[in-house]
Amino acid sequence: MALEHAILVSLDERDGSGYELARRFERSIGFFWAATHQQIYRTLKRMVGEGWVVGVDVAQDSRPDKRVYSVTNTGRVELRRWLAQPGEPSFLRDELAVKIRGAERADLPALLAEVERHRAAHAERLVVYLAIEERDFAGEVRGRARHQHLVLRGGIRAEQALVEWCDEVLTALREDPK
Amino acid sequence: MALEHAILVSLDERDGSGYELARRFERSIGFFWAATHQQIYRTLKRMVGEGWVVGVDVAQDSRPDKRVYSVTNTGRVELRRWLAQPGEPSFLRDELAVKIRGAERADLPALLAEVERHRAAHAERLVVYLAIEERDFAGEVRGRARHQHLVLRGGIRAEQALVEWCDEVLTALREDPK
DNA sequence: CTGGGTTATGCAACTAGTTGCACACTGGTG
DNA sequence: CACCAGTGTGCAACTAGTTGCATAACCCAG
Repeated sequence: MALEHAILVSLDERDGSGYELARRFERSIGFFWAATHQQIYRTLKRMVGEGWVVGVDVAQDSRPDKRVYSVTNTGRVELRRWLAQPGEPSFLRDELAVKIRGAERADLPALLAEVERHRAAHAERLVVYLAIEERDFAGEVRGRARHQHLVLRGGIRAEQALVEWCDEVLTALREDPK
Repeated sequence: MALEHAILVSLDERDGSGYELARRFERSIGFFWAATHQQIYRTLKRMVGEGWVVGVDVAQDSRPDKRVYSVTNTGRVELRRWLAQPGEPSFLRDELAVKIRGAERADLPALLAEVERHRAAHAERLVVYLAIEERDFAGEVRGRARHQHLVLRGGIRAEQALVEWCDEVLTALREDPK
């Protein structure tokens, strides 16, 4: 399971509550490893049980109390173990690909509209990623920022590939309506 | 759920048993939508219950009996419904990205080896896909073959992007050992 | 002072996917 | 003839992820 390790990486960078982690996942790590707050709360509890993190209740005024988690030494050992351990190369699992394979049975205009929707979504994400790159990684960066930048580069390349693929599909489906 | 619909697309192209479907998933659709035989058998049962497919027991000599499934009219209606229905754009969920984000805590040579492993795996898949493209889609193709080709094109673009990303990561991590 | 938005945590029930194993039959190899 | 590989179906138990809901405190706007 990698969600636990994604949380370890994030908490190792900075302590945080479940809620804060959920927001970080929405904004940065979640671009490459999505998780809902439900998953995060549940996983944090398990991680406390495993001794990888500890949670401290923090009272806040003008806000509900929160529980801030930090990584223990055991957790850092586990993180290092996992980082050194080989994992499966990812592969894309794309519903749109299945739909294109079924294009014979589809209503062509509707399918074209669907491909266009996906193209727009990927193009939008690409714009977001490029904006983040310009804002946070404009100069030469080193260390942690560099690693974050490399991950973002992966997202940029993936979204670019998807946009180009959608364009290829649109061109092909339009010129060959059969 | 799209596994059901991936099965509908595959069975609509050609009737087959659970075992045959599992092999097709290993070889073509599974490049873009992986499924184990367990998942397929279980899903086929559910699909029979929903009336989307029917199974006929076929005795074979020199082989165990099998149950060959085919799509019903209800199944084709459902397939058409699903094809017209908007779905979520895919995004990559890559363990390697999480590991790179945690590079600070990692043993650098081990992480480099891991990135190289992933690069090799993606390059290998790319070779496989390009070989399939040359073998099956060399000339101009139309209709169903064209749709299959377009899906394969997606796989080629994705693997290319991943190989290039791994190279970028390797270069960056090597020149900046901090 | 009511209603909507944000922060904050959580349960329950569900769907999806993985892993390990079992059974059965056949053909080929040593 | 014993064993392995391939074909074929399946159960049971597990892990992972989703969805809907509940609760509770605060802030601000109308």
